[in-house]
Amino acid sequence: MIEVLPQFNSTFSIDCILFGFDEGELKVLLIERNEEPFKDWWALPGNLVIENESLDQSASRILHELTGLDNVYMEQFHTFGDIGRHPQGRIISVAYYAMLRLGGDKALKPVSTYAKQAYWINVKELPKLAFDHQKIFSQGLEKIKRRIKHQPIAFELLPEKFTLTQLQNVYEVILGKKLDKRNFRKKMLSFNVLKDLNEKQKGVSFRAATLYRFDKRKYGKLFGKEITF
Amino acid sequence: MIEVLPQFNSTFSIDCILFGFDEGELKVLLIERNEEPFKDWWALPGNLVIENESLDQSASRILHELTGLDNVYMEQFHTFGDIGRHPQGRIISVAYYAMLRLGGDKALKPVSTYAKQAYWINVKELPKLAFDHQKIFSQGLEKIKRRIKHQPIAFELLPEKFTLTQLQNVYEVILGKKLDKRNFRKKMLSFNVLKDLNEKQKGVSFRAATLYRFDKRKYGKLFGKEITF
DNA sequence: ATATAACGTGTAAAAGTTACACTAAGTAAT
DNA sequence: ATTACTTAGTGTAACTTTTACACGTTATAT
Repeated sequence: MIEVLPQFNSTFSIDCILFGFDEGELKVLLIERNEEPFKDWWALPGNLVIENESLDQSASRILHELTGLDNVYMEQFHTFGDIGRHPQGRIISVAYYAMLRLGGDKALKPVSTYAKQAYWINVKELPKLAFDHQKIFSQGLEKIKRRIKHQPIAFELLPEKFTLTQLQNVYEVILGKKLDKRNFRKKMLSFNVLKDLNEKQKGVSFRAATLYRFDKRKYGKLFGKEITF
Repeated sequence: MIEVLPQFNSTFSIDCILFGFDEGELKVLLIERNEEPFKDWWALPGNLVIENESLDQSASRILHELTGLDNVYMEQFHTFGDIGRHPQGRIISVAYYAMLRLGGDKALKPVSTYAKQAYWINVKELPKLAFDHQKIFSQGLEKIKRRIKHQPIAFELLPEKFTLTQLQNVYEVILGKKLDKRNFRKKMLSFNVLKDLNEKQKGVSFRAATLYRFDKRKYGKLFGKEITF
């Protein structure tokens, strides 16, 4: 709410935590900076907001520039505006996280027109990050830990067709604890949001598991309920 | 994360939803605008962020200017940055909610140096609001509905000493449903975060209830647990 | 003394959560 | 073809939590 128009202008930016799930590990896309400040440091991808785009559009653009993907699940989670957070001036940053499907047929490789390098890094092996990105990352991770219990965001990390074991792995790696297989399946199936595809995994060693698909139509029931594992 | 410094500057503002609980009702502090745009409309209190203050400081300042209070429970909950949200230009607004103790001895009256008028308004009788404040308010209310189940924010709306019935009223009015008295007490006491003061209400008609105080030391146990009513 | 209105308490049924271990099925190697 | 291996897939009983439900007690006001 504004009484008088601008006395003070600030620059604002978007920072994104792009989560991916690959080979049983939770990964995050980091870039290696090519410019001062923090040249050669790892950082979360981000950019300035352009005049005629909304915050959400800006976040989607950043993601698209890095990965070529559209229509990815993204959520704004916090805005960081401490005075000293950027050495070159007052920059306020709106932070988003996104959940990407790395798995499936083609492994997703970031396109680094954007920075020197961009890599998928295991969240357990996180390097030091530029600016206050460490704090941003921690808060984002806490958010998805919490949100995965209420909303079906785990599916966003998996290919369209997935097995119950894969789904359980996503929960385990995000929540940071082992879950009981029988209890997990019982509970997950009880929500009636998984469609059994009557189809088996292909090309795996050993016994193939049944494939499921997340059924968006039935999702309403689940929304907002606490899921306990 | 910034590659090149500012191509585009915007104005940042803070909007605050100040919640209060009074006479069994959930109230919100609204101001009547004194200037264009939206002159004479109701709006959430807010202001521009000043150059050398953080977002949190700015929110506290707005609250202080309106109410004279400090050290109030405030949380940032979302940032609104759609292109057309302000008729006079690109203004991005970081939204906070706060929980105030209206009750107790002295009723809290807003000081309106700030705008034409400022009033505590029952959230059930909300007028039309300026800008996108309707949307901001709805999202804020949803947030506290959710957060009251996880965190002891209900206490923030009550005087330091309160009765279980008052506490139940806060839950009921925020969640929008009646709760069972026995179950509520059983559950609330089971958390061991309420200290029985061995003291009774004074100056009430009819039987006086026992007063309790929220025990911050024991609060850790409660944090993050789902509370179901 | 009496009427009033809110206070404060317990239990049993139902639902949900937890802990726990083996057989089935498909692959790979010999 | 047999065997060894690895993951898939399944049920039950104990325990915990949640829900539904009603009445005697106590302080105040008249």
